Amino acid sequence: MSAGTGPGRDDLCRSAGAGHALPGWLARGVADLFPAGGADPDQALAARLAEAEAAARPLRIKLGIDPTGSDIHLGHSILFRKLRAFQDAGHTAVLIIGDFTARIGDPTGKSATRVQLSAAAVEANAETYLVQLGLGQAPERALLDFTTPGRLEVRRNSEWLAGLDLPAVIDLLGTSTVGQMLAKEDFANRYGSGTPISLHEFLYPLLQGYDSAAVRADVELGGTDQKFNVAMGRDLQRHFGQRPQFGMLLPILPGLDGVQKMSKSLGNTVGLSEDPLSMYSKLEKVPDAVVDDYLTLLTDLDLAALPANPRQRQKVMALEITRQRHGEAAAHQAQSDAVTLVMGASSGGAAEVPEASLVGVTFPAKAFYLLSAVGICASSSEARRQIQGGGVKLDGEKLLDPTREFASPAELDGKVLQLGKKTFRRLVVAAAGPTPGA
RNA sequence: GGGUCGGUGCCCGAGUGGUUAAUGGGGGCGGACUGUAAAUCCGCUGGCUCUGCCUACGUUGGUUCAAAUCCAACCCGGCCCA
Repeated sequence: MSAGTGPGRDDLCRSAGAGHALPGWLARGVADLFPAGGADPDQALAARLAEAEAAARPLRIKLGIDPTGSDIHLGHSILFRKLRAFQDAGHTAVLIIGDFTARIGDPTGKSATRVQLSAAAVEANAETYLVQLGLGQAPERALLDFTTPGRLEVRRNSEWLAGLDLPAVIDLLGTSTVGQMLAKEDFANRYGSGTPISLHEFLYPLLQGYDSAAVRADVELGGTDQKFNVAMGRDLQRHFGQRPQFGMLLPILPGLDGVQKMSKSLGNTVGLSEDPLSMYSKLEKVPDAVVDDYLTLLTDLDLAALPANPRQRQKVMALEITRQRHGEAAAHQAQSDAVTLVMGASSGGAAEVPEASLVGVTFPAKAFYLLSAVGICASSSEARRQIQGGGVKLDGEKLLDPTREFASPAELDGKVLQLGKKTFRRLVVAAAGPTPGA
């Protein structure tokens, strides 16, 4: 992760004292910042930064995440990158794990009420999130700074939400009106189209806002779809007699299709924990129109200094993002492997092809069964279709007979099975784990 | 709570007793093409080591030789009324 290497990151709020301009590390990729007033530290973030510097008090930067899934993808990471930038400038990141609110479900951007999760599922997700963010990992690959004292607070909002009593909840509900709630874009759409809205969903923005008051946030980060909720935080902080936070909204990253937002349910994501090859090869074919968005939001590169040729830009972008997660060597390896593999010379030096163990496969194995047993296809029926459709290759040779039988693992050991242009598995006889007998 | 309309495969949406994994569109996957992609054209799109067998049209029962299609109860949702 290179979020901390940009110029000017070491000195706290360098340019803030001079005027109202935000330093470059902070301004990059910001879609919306409010309030955006003049020189008043309550109205202008630059002024608040200057004030913080003068008082030698780090700002508290809140970012809430709902542990509703198990994978973090690049779309999420732009928020974490900004949070990291604040950390590197000396401020305190307050990462709120919405273990309580996750059980309600944020209505934002959903066309339907989200399923409520069990407490155990939420906790398990929270753990995997922290690991993906870098907890217990090598600092140079970590997305957040987990090690420098004072730079990170991880909180769970059940700490203060689980104990709210009914009078407190009624007080919260009293701060907002039905009209305000229905003004929120998502609620308005759903109400207008007759999609059900559960009453408890109205609580979500209020509780998220309450979080801001609970941690005394100076700034809250969020996607542009979070504007309503972040603004609610200001209202509630004021309600509790605190200085209202600033809202800093970052764009929603377009997914690999270049049109819809990056979202796991749309299947257009790149996961932070993906292997270098699939990460690189997915990124390298992102539509031209969004390459600059990726560069701006996911890297620190100077766009003006990059080659103008769109294909070159894609490659630079793909390489840089892969490098952030996997390091220089692995990224370059992925780049050359991508070329080699797509050209069909699959058995070359492609060390990064994911391996698939044949241990669980029963022999003799017919081709269509093999594909599903090894995890390339979701089902054996699908495998059968893919083979018949001409999309499957074994060691670069087209496999056309779905019932072709392989007598023993030895016949397949070391060979590369390929579906389409993107999916590869190197078949291996030995078990993958350190305890093959277990 | 009352009235009314509705719940179909990943999504939308046909079908309204009798070939049928169930028209069509979207999305997805694969093939051709290209600078990767997009656009375009073509194929596929329930599961199963599959020449056959299973499971499917909110749920559960029922009528029938036969139901996604008829009946009943129940569950869930929209709208109108309270």
